[in-house]
Amino acid sequence: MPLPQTEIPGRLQSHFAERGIRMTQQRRAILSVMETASKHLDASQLLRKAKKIDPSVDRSTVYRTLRLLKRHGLIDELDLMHIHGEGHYYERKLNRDHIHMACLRCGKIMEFVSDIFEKLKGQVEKDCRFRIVVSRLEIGGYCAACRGSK
Amino acid sequence: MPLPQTEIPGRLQSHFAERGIRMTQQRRAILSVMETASKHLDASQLLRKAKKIDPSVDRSTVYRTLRLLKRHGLIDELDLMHIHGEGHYYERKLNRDHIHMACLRCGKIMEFVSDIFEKLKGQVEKDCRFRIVVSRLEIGGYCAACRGSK
DNA sequence: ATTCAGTTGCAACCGGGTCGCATCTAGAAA
DNA sequence: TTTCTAGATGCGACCCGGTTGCAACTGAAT
Repeated sequence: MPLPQTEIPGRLQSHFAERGIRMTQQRRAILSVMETASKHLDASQLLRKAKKIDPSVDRSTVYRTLRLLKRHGLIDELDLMHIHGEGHYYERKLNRDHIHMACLRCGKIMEFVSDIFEKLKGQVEKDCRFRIVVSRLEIGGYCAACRGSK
Repeated sequence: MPLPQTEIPGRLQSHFAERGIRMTQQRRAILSVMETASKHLDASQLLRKAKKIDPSVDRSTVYRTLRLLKRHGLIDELDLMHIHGEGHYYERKLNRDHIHMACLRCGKIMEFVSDIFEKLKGQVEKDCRFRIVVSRLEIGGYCAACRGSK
């Protein structure tokens, strides 16, 4: 069960610099949280963590920065099958797309990288003549541990 | 570019009967809209159409019925890449899962059935020992028509 | 040091979705 | 056919994720 490798820390900041996007105190705080986060933060968690670095960070700035990151394709937006409410989760876009699996019983989130997924995207691009920018495969079901006791 | 075949009309109602779920005036209206809809309705569109059949249908009943249908695995919930706002879209679960592609330029939604997708799900079930209940693959990008002019 | 386009905090707002409760009704039982 | 009640409904208030208008502020180019 291969896992996606992480990027070099600080990469998001340098992306901003390369693209001439202004770097502010607040953005620095938010980006550093995104970069050091283990996984899958929602907006309110991100706000809480960013406030610890720079207490002036506001809710709206978090949302505005997330929108910016999304527009630049630097993060992915996830639903995680709405296991914990209606909101969204965010993670840095990694080198390789991965599938998210959410256990409907224990709530665990798993990730999976697959060559078949890459092949599938290739098929869509070719057969549908569709230029893929972003893709999201989320699966809900029962993990190995919960399958037995279900 | 194969398309998923539709089910027999009236199927949702019979599902309800089979499972001993109470059939009401309002549910009948909502289900018949779901069944005859061409595609991808959001809650407010569904409400508007259902009100034409039974004007007494309320917003909350629509949401409650959608929740019921979801719980019974009779409909799929989609984001369609949030091209038109933050809400969700619904469609009857068909015989075969299909991929949704949303063009980021013209907003068109396309569907695609693929054996590779089935193979990918098989791989997840086997390699991750994960029992899949529901899966959702959404792709954002540029359709054939918009690719050139982009 | 000056300048100003771009960014921020704030507070109000929006819209999808939920909930509590009094009332109503489908359909099983008699 | 009538009775009965668990379950469904309409209504209005509510919650919460996300957006926006605006005046004040600031990064970085000059």
